[in-house]
Amino acid sequence: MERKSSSTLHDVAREANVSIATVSHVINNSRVVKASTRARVEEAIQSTGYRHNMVARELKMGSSGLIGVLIVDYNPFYTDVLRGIEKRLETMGYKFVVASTGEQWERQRELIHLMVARRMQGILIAPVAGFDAEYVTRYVPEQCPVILFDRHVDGLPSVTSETRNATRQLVEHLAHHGNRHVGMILSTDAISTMRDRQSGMEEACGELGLKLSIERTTPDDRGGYEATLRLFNRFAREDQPDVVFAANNVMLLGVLRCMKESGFSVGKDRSVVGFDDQIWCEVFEPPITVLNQNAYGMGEAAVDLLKVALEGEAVTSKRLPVHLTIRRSCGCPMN
Amino acid sequence: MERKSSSTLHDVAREANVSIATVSHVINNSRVVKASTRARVEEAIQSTGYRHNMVARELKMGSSGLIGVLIVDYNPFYTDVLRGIEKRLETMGYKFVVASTGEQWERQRELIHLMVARRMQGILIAPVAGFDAEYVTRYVPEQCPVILFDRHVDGLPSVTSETRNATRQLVEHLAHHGNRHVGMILSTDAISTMRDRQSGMEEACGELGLKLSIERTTPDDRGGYEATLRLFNRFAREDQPDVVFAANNVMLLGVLRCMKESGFSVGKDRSVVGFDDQIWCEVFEPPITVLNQNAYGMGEAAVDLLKVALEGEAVTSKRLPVHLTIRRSCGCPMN
DNA sequence: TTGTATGCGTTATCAC
DNA sequence: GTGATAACGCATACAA
Repeated sequence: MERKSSSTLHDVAREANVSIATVSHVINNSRVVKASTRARVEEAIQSTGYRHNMVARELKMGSSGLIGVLIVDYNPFYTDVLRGIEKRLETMGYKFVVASTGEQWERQRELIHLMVARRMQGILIAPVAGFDAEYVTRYVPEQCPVILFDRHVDGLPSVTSETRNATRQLVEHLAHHGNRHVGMILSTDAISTMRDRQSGMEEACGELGLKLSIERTTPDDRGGYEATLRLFNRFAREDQPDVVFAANNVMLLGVLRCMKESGFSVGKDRSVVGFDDQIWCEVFEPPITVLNQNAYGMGEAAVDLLKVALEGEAVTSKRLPVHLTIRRSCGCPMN
Repeated sequence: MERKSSSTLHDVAREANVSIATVSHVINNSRVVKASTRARVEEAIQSTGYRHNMVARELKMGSSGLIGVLIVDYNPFYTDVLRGIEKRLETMGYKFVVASTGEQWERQRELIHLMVARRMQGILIAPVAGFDAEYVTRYVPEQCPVILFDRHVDGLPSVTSETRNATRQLVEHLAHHGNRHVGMILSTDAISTMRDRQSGMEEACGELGLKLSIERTTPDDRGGYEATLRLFNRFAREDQPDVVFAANNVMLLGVLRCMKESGFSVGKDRSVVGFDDQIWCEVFEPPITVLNQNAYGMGEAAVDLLKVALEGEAVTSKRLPVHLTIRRSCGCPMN
């Protein structure tokens, strides 16, 4: 049974002795077909090995039913967002296509081109450092709404986390434990999340009278490790931060590693707090106190905004609350 | 500047006073065009807001340059594989499309249909429980090669991990520490990885004279927790397993949680070993000994096999070595 | 209940 | 150098 290129409606029609219109209609159930001819057609579909060609259909119909999603990396946070997107999109009857851009605007730009070239119905983007909102607005046609998530950029609607409140709660809690000096580890401030986390912390520490020292590094565990070291080396032993706050969960691992090697007991000698909850945070000894974003909900919300945009209505950005999960790494005696 | 649906080659051609053929050629650089007309065309492309339509191009050319990838879930293992796939595909000039199936054959089947309907050039699949290789072979046209990864199924080429050797090394190591009884936590044996991990362990324990007790559960951390409990309850205190081996990294977390709540000191009272390395495994106290698959390499290898298949040559399945990473949770005094 | 014919936006084969 | 024009595989308005 040799078939070079997949057979077409024509082949099926010829085989079944009907017109291609009829074949098309039995496939799409788009008009009444006599049972006997339908049977003949279905038989022919089998015997010719016909496979529906969505790309032809797409061209004809002018729409793909596909949503493009651009994430920065396949890290646990974004994959949780993805799950939320997937779930919500499913109920809308859309499929989606993911691609990761790394923290590179050039690559993200290329992928945006690809998405519009493939006539996606909408694009969900986690914008990278250097993201040019004006360019994107100009480039992407209006019928293809763009919704940002995780990070906000002026000029486009987005769904992001509201860090301020939770950070305030956290700092109150830390102050309550008697902490006086927080060391904060951030990556580049070309990303809105990092700026927000920083300003939230500055505000809270300012109001509550805690000293704040900031250290910037690469957003990986090695960066977390080295930044912690620098944070401690900047001060005499008695002036060192008593709590280290890592602005993402992978730098957090580096902080923890550094604590371990430096012989500090987390939760006793020094407090540690992270951003984004992972399963291991709970199992760790001591369990890690974290500022927890609603990643799954962010995915859902992004799709909800997209839906609004697709219906032609005006969309407004959304901020999701961040939850403070207190465990023991912050120095809490028990929980 | 209103444009309803994106403009086409025709619009550009009209605007530039040339034929659509010329426009097509300047876009694709597919034949020599006088500099002045090229300039006029490029100008027109700008002014009409033309965006290349890949779906039309695809229909005409009969190929999409897209590879479909079906993973079970967006867990750390599969996302590592994804990174390998992405990297390798990039050098081949292909883009790819990911979708997750959950452990549901129905869903996987649907997505396979979707992939062929969208005329993917090839499909990379992590087959789920219930995967019907015969069906897939019959359904997917020959021009669209299918390569399995992570799990093998008779009848289709795959790239999987070779567990036997590393397991043997592990058991030797454990026996060396004086362990006599290993408790193994597995999920369903409808998946080849679980069967392989089991048979590898049975073989090694048999040869080295260790007792083996198996407990099956759901592949999440709660499953790991409950299975550990059952594993201990099955025996009188003195006959309980002295080492618990979790067949994946998320069940491992459950095991660890159970150890903690039961008051067992990992690495002293009981040994714990996991499958698949994660960053946290190293930072954990004690650091976790694991059997470490080469996830990234698996992605690369899958693409390599695909490449061979795409070139029309016969492909043979590949098995990647698994590496035993000894840390301290297995009871090693130091490392 | 079924068939004919047109066009979706390209690329490619001719011809000029 | 450039321009007509025929497919690609499908959905559908219009006929019959």
